[in-house]
Amino acid sequence: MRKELSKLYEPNQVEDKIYAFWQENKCFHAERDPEKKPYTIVIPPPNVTGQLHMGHALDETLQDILIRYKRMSGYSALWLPGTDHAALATEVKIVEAMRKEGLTKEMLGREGFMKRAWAWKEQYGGRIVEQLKKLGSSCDWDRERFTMDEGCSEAVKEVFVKYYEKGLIYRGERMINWCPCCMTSLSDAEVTFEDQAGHFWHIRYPLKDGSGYVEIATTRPETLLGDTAVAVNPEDERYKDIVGKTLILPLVGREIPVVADDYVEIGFGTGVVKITPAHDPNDFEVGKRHNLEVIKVMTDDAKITDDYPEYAGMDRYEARKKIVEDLEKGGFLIKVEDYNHNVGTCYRCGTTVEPAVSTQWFVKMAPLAQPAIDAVKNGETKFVPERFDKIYYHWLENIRDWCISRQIWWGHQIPAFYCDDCGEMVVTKEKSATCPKCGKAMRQDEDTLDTWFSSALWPFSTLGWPDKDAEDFKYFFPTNTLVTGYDIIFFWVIRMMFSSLECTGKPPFDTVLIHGLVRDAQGRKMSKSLGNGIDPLEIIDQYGADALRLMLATGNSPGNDMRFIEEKVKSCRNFANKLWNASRFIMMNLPDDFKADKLPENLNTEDKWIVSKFNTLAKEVNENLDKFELGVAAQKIYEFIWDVYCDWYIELTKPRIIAGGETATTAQSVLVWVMKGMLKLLHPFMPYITEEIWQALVNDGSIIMTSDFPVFDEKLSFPEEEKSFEMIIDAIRGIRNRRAEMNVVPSVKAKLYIETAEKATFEAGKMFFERLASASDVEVSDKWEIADSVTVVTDVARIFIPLSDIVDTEKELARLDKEKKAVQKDLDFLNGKLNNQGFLAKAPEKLIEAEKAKLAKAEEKMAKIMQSIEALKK
RNA sequence: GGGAGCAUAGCUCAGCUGGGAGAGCAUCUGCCUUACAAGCAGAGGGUCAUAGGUUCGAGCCCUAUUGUUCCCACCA
Repeated sequence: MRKELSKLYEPNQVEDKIYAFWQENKCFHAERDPEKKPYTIVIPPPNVTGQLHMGHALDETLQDILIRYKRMSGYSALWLPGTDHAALATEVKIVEAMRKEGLTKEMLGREGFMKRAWAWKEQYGGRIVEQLKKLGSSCDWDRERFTMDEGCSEAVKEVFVKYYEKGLIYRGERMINWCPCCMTSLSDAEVTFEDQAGHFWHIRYPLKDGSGYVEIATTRPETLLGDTAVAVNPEDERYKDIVGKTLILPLVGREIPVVADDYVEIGFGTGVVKITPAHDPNDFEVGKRHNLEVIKVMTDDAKITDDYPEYAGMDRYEARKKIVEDLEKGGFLIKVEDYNHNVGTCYRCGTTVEPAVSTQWFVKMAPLAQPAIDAVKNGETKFVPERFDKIYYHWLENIRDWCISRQIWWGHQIPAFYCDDCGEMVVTKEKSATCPKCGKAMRQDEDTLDTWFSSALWPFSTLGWPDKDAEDFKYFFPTNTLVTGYDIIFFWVIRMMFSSLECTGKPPFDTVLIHGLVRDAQGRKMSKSLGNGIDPLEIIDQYGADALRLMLATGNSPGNDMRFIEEKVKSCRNFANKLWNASRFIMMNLPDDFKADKLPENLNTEDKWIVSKFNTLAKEVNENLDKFELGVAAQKIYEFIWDVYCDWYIELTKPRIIAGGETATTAQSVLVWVMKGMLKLLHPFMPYITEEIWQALVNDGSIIMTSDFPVFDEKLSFPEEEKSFEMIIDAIRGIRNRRAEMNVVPSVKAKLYIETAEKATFEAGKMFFERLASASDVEVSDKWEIADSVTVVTDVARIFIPLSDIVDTEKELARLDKEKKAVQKDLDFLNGKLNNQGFLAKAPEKLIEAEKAKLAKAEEKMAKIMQSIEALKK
C-alpha cells in the first residue's frame, strides 16, 4: 500500500529518518570489491572543535554529489571522513576557556593540559560530524579518522624520521615568523600580510668622527636598540665616502659600522637603512653577509629585554612611543611622515608577527617541490578550473624551507630526543630514547608539529599507510578527486602533493576541484567579527538540506565566489515541492500493484517525445558530471523536471488518464518510468527527497541511493517523434499566446480549425488542444476558409479560431502585419547568411543545412501569413 | 612590483570546444484549469564595460583601456 503524501513537502519530517535508513542499510560503506573500480574522495578534515559553516556546506555538497554519482555509476565509492586536530586553532580555544576559569597552561603542566585537551576534543569533536550528517553527506563513517589517532600519529612519526634520515628535515637557527600572542613560530603560509597605516620616522645617526650624521628612515624605531650597522648601496654616490666609517647609535651609544650592500635601493627613503639582524628578515641576511652581531632586544612576548633598562618590560608599541620621544628630546628626530606598509599578521589571532631568530625544525623544500611541480605539469594531477595551477606553480617555485615546529602542546610531539649531558640528539619513532653516547635517558623535544604536517599525509595515512600491505591503501589509493577552496591550496594541496609523491611515489589524487568562497548577500566574506555568517543548520531547518544543496551546487561556476541569497534557497525549496507534487499526482490514481519496470510497447508520440528528451538529458548530465560541471548538470535536470515533465508531459497525460483504458495505463507507465529516471539523475543533488519519493513510488524495497545512474540508450532515441510533437507544442503555444493577447479567459472555449499538411499528427493531438488550448472542438483539414476568425500561424499550420464577437478585422490585420515583419526579419537574416559566399565556403556542412531548413520553415510561415492577410482584406 | 578573477535583463548569476543572448528573483496581464498559489498561462526588459583586431561569423579568441575584487612579493 502506497502511503498518502502531504500536499507540502516537509523536509524536517523525512531527512533524519532517511539518513538513519541509509545508515542501517550500510549504504555509505564502501567494500573493496575487485569487480568494481574504486573511486575515492578524502574529506578535507574540518577542525575537530569547529562548527559547520557555509564553506563546509559547499565543500561537502560538492563531494557528496560526486560520490553519490560515482556510487550509482558502479564504482566502489569511498568518501572517507574525519577531523583535524587543528593544533594552534584548537589550543587557542582551550587556553581561552581555561583563562575564564583562571587557569593557565603552566598551572596544569603538559600532562594535565593534554588531558584537558582530549576531554575538550571528546566533548566537541562529535559536533561537527553530526552537522555533516545533517547535510546528507554519504561518508563511510566506519572509516572515520582523526589526525591525532593512532594510525595518523604513526604515519607522522614515520615521515618525520624518514625525512630526517634523508636529510629532508633539519634543525637550525633561522629567521622565522613569531606570534607574540600565540607564543609560537609560524610557517610562511600562516602569515597574512595586510596594509596598515604607519609612519616613516626620519632619524639622524651621528658619525663617530664628528663630521656630521646620516639620515635614516624607519617604520619601526623601537628596533633601533638592536641595530648593529647601517647600510647603503655600494653604487650610491651620495654615500660612497662614508662606507666603512663608524656611527654612534642614538640613545644606545653603540658604535656601528656603515656597510655597503646591494639590498639597499638607492631611490627609496633616504637611501640609508638601519640594520637590525635580530628583528628583520632582510637585515638578518645583510647581517650574515657582513658578519654583524645579532642582538635580540625583544622577549618572546614582544617586550623589550632587560638589557635596556630605560625600556625594559615595555611592549613593542609602548617602547616605540617612548623611543620616539627620547629621540626627539635628544635632537635625533628629523621628521615624521605618514606611511602605509605591509605588515605580517598571525592567521589565527591577527597579532602582528615578529620576525625572530630562533632554533626550529624545518623541511627542506627544494627537493620536494620539484616532483610536485612535475606531477601537475605532466598532467598526473589536474586542477579544475585549470587556472589554479598557476597559483600552485608560483607558490612551489618560490617556496622557502617550511618551519614545522610549534611551541604549543596540542599536536604531534616532535620525535627528537636530546641528551642534556652531552648534547647528543636522536630522532626515532620510539616513545623514549637513551643517549647512545652516555647512556642517559634523553629528553624529548618539547615542541609539536605544524598541524599541516599531519594533514599533508591525510590521503594515505587514513588508508593504512605506512603499512604498504594495508588492504584499503592498496585498493583505494591513490584517491581520485580532492575538493577544496582556493584559499587552502598553499596550506594543504601542495603539501599533500609533495608528501604523497615522496612517501608513496604517487600523487595523492588525479583531480583537484577548486571552489570559491560563500559570501554574504552583499558580497562580503562571512566572518565572526562581522557577525554576517549564516548558519547552514538554520537554513536546513527552514528549507531542508536538499534545497540548500541544490542552491550551493547551481548558479555559480567552479572556482568563483558566490553570494548566499536566501531567495535562491527558497526557489530551490519550491522546486523540491514541485517535484513532490508531481509524484503525488502520479501516485494519486495508480493501482497498488502497479509495476513500471520497463516501458510499454505501444507508446504514443508524446510518450516517445518525453522518453527521447529524457534520454538526451541522461546523456548530457553524465557528460557534465564527468567534466565537473555540476551546476550545469543540476540546471538541466531542474529545467527538465519543471518545464518539460511537469508543465507539459503531466498535463498531456491528464486527458488520457481521465479516458482510462490502455492509453491511461501506458501514460501511467511512462509517467512512472520517466519519474524514476529523473529521481535518479537528481539524487546526487537532492538525496533526501528523491529517496523519499522513490520509496513511496517504487515501493519494492529498493533504495535509490544504490540504484543505477541513468545513461544514454540508443534504443530510446526518437528524433522523428520529438520533432512531430514539437509541432503540437508550437501550435498550443501560439493559440495560448493569441488568446492572452486578446484577453480571452480560459473558460471561454472556442472551436479550432487547423489547416496543415501534417494531418495525422494534429489529428492525434486533438485532445491536447482541448485540454491545453481551450478548444471546444478541433477539426483538421488541409484547407480551410473561415471568416471572422483569428489566425495563428506556425511553421506547419494555420489555425483559425472563430471568435466572431471579439474579432476586430483591423486589429487582426495589424497583428498579422507585425508578425509578417518579424518573419521578414528572419528571412533577411537567413538569406543574408546563405548568400554569403564566405559562409557557404567555410561554415560546417551541418550548419549550412540547418540554416537552409530554417529558411524553408520561415518561407512557409511567411506564405501562411500572407494567405491570412489576403483572406482578411477580401 | 608580479599574477589571477570579475564586468551579460532592475537584482543575483549561468552561458560547455566561436554559429541568430538564458535562468531564478523582481515587474506587468490574465487564471483557484482538483499534483502543486511554494502554483498555471502569457508579457515587457540586454548596442554581453570601452576601443581596436582575427574570422564567412565574436558574449566567447587576440591587443589595449577603464572600473572592481582577490592572491602573491623582504622595498627599510
